[in-house]
Amino acid sequence: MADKNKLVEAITSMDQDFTQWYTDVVLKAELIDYSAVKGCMILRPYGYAIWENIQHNLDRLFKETGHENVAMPMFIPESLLQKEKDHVEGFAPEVAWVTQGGNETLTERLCVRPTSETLFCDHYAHIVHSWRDLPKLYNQWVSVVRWEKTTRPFLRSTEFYWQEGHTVHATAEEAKEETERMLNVYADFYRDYLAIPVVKGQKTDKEKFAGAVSTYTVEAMMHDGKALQSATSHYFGDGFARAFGIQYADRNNQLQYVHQTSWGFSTRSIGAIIMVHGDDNGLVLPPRIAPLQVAIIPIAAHKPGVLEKASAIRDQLAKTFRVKLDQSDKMPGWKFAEYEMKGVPLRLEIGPRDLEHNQCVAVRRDTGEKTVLPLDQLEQSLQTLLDQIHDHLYERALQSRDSRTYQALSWPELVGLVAGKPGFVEAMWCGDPACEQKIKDETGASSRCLPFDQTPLTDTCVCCGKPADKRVVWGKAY
RNA sequence: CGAGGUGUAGCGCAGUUGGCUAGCGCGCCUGCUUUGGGAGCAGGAUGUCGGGGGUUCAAGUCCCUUCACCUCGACCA
Repeated sequence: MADKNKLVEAITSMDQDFTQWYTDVVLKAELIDYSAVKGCMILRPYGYAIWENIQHNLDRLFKETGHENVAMPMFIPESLLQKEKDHVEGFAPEVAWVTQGGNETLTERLCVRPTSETLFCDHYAHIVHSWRDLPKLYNQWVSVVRWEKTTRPFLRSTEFYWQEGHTVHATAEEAKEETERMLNVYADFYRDYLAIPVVKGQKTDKEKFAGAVSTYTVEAMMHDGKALQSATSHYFGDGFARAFGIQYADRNNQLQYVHQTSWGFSTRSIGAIIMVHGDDNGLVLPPRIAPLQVAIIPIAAHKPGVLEKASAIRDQLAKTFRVKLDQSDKMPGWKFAEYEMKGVPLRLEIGPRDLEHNQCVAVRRDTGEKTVLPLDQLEQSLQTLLDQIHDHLYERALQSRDSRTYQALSWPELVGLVAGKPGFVEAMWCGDPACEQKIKDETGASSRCLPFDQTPLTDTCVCCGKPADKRVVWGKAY
């Protein structure tokens, strides 16, 4: 066991086989188990705890921006799903249907929600009558079902957990502001809680949400250079309002259609955490959402005073941190490796030598760095360390992304970059969907977004050579 | 959904041209000794050989079928 880089022999090395590494990590860290239902995953306590921490913090941010939680049914009558043409065309191929209730065949089949725009719209049509009723800023935390052909834990499963916000506004301007506000909430959350840098931008028409006027996205780069669409915020204009008849009387008693948004953030974000921060020893969790922030490992626990001191420290720290004292009879080395695999940000070692000096040893998961900490003011020391870990994870991810973000000024350059170097490639685009499709077909890279920074690189399309004013981030995506 | 691959104990695997009571390592349980990077000794338990059907005197092994997972494509949070 002298090889420090191979402590967890059960995990495949990232560079050897990234997808196998990913599967090993989600299983060995006990985030999920596979279930009896094809494509569905069981979120185990440790994995669900990550989601709970994400939920708590995001939910608070939603409420701070004026949103209320509701719960919609999980079934959508077919007639309701059919009301908005683009929407149904987009989702129909991946919808699960209920055709029977008990022993009775249903007169109208029910779709298991793949997303809930139609239910919210139907409800809004009932409750919105006057300008005084607006805006309505609703959100729900639920699971949805999409009959995916290829599934992977967290990244794409048949059923997945998410939140979906659905809002109605009096004016297009208000709805656009909401769309942008929530995109920023997502981007800030990725930075401040998950330590993941994202590119904010707009989706092309080809990539936008079915039924949306415009879709905004935050795109993150994984360790293997591939892109992950990490959350989206959609502006609907009044398209759904017209399809569902959501109207209100304005101040002049004129009937107006509402303007709408929706925005979603899913358990896919956990896949991003794994693939951005993880290493060959397993998970590396950002401290602010880690189910365990500090794992205390007693050394020579049978020696007088060790367990007592460790317990006292545990009780003291539990007031401030998510902390666990591992009193099992495993060897210390085994515990070190175990909590590393599970991505616990800090490990505290407390042994006989520490007792003598009123200290403990803190070890960072992200760097492996050991620090001897006096037990006085331990909370402050640990808080500082956790913040440093967060900042370091973010900086490391940012540098990793920026160092693999390239610019292509010509077609050969684009083809060469996408083929040779995993990562993002920025290039100019004329706006013709044919060029977008050709790039996808011939390089495998899809348009991730039109980043908000639209500073031109050149003035011609990287594909067709015609005048172009759109700067696009291209990349292979999950 | 197309191409390829893998399913044998909790995990990783072996199992010969079909042949007797299906093995190994790790893990697990008990006891003692250990404890600052995955401990040692002794004893012990654990299998619908992924499921279903077939061929055969005989199937983990051959055939059909089905399910799951992995890889690469096409489609999507």
